[in-house]
Amino acid sequence: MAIAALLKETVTQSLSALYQQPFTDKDFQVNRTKPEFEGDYTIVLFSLIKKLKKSPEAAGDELGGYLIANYPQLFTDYNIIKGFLNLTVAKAYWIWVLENNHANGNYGHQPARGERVMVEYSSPNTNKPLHLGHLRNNFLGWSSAAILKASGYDIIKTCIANDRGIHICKSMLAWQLFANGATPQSTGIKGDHFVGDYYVLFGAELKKQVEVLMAAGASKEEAEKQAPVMQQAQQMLVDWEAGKPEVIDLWKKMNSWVYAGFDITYNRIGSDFDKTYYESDTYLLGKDLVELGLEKGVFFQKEDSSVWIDLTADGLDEKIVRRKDGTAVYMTQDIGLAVRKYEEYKCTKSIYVVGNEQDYHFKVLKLICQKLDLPAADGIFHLSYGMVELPTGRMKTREGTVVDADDMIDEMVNVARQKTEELGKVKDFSPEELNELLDNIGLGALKFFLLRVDPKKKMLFNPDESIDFHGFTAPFIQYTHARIKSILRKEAITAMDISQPLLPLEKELLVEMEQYPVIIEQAAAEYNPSLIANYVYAVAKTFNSFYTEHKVANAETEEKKQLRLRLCQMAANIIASAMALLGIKVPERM
RNA sequence: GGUCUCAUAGUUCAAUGGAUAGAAUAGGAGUUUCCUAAACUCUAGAUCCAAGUUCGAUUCUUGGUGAGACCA
Repeated sequence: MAIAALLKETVTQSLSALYQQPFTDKDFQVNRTKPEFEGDYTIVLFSLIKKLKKSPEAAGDELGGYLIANYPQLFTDYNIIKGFLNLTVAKAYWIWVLENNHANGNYGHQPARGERVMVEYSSPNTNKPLHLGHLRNNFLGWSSAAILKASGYDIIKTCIANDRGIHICKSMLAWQLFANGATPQSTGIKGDHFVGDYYVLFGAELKKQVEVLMAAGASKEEAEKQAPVMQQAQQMLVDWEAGKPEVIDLWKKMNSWVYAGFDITYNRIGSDFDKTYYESDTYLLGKDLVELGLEKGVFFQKEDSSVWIDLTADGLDEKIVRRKDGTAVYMTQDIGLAVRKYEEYKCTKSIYVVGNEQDYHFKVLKLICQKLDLPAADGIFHLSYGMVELPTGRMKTREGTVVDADDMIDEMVNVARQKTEELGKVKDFSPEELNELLDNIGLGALKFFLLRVDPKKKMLFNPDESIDFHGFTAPFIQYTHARIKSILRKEAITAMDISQPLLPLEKELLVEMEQYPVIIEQAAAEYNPSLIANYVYAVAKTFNSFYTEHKVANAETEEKKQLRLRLCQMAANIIASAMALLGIKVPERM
């Protein structure tokens, strides 16, 4: 157990024993001691003093005295400043952590819990290529799944392909009208981009036709409805639903181009799925649930025979679940899919990685499922993340401000190439080794950039400033790893004298590293990879200070050398492990 | 119009109600006969406004201002 958890436990027990009344770990706070004070961990006493009716000094003195008397192997000293009890953790404990974990590449990982969690992420539309916002989604979903796995859960990663609907018909129609039989093969354009280009062409053609109609006196709304291409697209959707063979064939052909394109991108960024659902298979699900809801009296029917649920008592609105023409709405599909997922995988939790523009949708989805008393209901969790915005605001297809995912990745790798060549440290790499390194650096920088921010918050990307490779970035951490590995290649780890004292930076690094299991738990509980990013950066930064201050290979004594080699090895393992949780590889050299 | 988010150094991000609000970057000053300077050290710089709760508020409550999203 990590010291932070151990502290909560021992302090709770000690308080109960001292004062003969029950305490929980909610009754006090445990923090790292600020560097300007003596000690390692701090108990904040203010919240206890009401319950104990003692001054902070008196309570702290009693608790501190009790802890060092009863847990001498853990605590060796304490001091009280104002309401803060600063505890010094026994050196033997730190050495024990180091000796037992320096070579453990899975330090911090929890044993299996026997509980299964589904993570749905990525979920692209098959009418256009991925953009920067999708990358945030993919990285966040993949990383959350990895963190949950490290925390002991079984993980099922799923993706739903939004492969049908009017938007798909738009690109299909435009291809029929303008392509003259061109294909990704004939043009050499990546399939998802190829199809996306026709989606854009549809928009351009629609705009033309709308302008003509408006010049003839129609309102914008009317014009958009009446425009021939729009009517043709609508008809195509009707034909698709009727299963008209030539429409289905075209749909299959164009979707296969898109999937081929997506596969290349997914492969490059490391997104993978245990199961892909297709909206074309699932869009009719949930219809029987409407009947169930009516039977249970959860839904009600209006005069025009449309079906609704009244959520006004829950502070929300009335929400339609079936149109008057009997067709389903997104909500109904999603309820149906939630049921199917639960039947297939029996996950206790189902996490939907979807942007915060759908907060309302998921609030309603979960609530309806709960009212229908579906077994999947309580496990529904919307991992809501903020948009990636440009300095000019949101990315908009129409204004051509969308940052394309493939372009972005290529650019990052190019910057990595340029910087690596400037530094000239890996001239002996083979072309394959070099390309792998550049991919790891460029993609790593991009992933870290998108993951280091709290997922809930919107974030800003400025295309005019390339993403940094210095400071709070992946290349900084990767570089730290490479430097450590360089030492470890040269020096062997042998027996260590455990009685030696720890110098301040050695201690600081070790205290920092010891926390890793707590950080994984917190990141898993909050579905928040940015906690891992912030943590691994702190470890790398502390290591660099240590590295500058102290020699390892040429340490003052053999004992110091062995201690520091262990610190190096543990740091390398934690950096590699934490970065892996973010989907980022760390090189041996760079 | 209704609902929901957000507001912290010039800029991009941190801070379970706790000690002097942390980083990065940009700015200023330094460090390389010694394990990789994509590094390190020092320096300057911020909680939108106004009330309230509290021993203590960036954090909680209310009102205001500003930005965004969703629902029609």
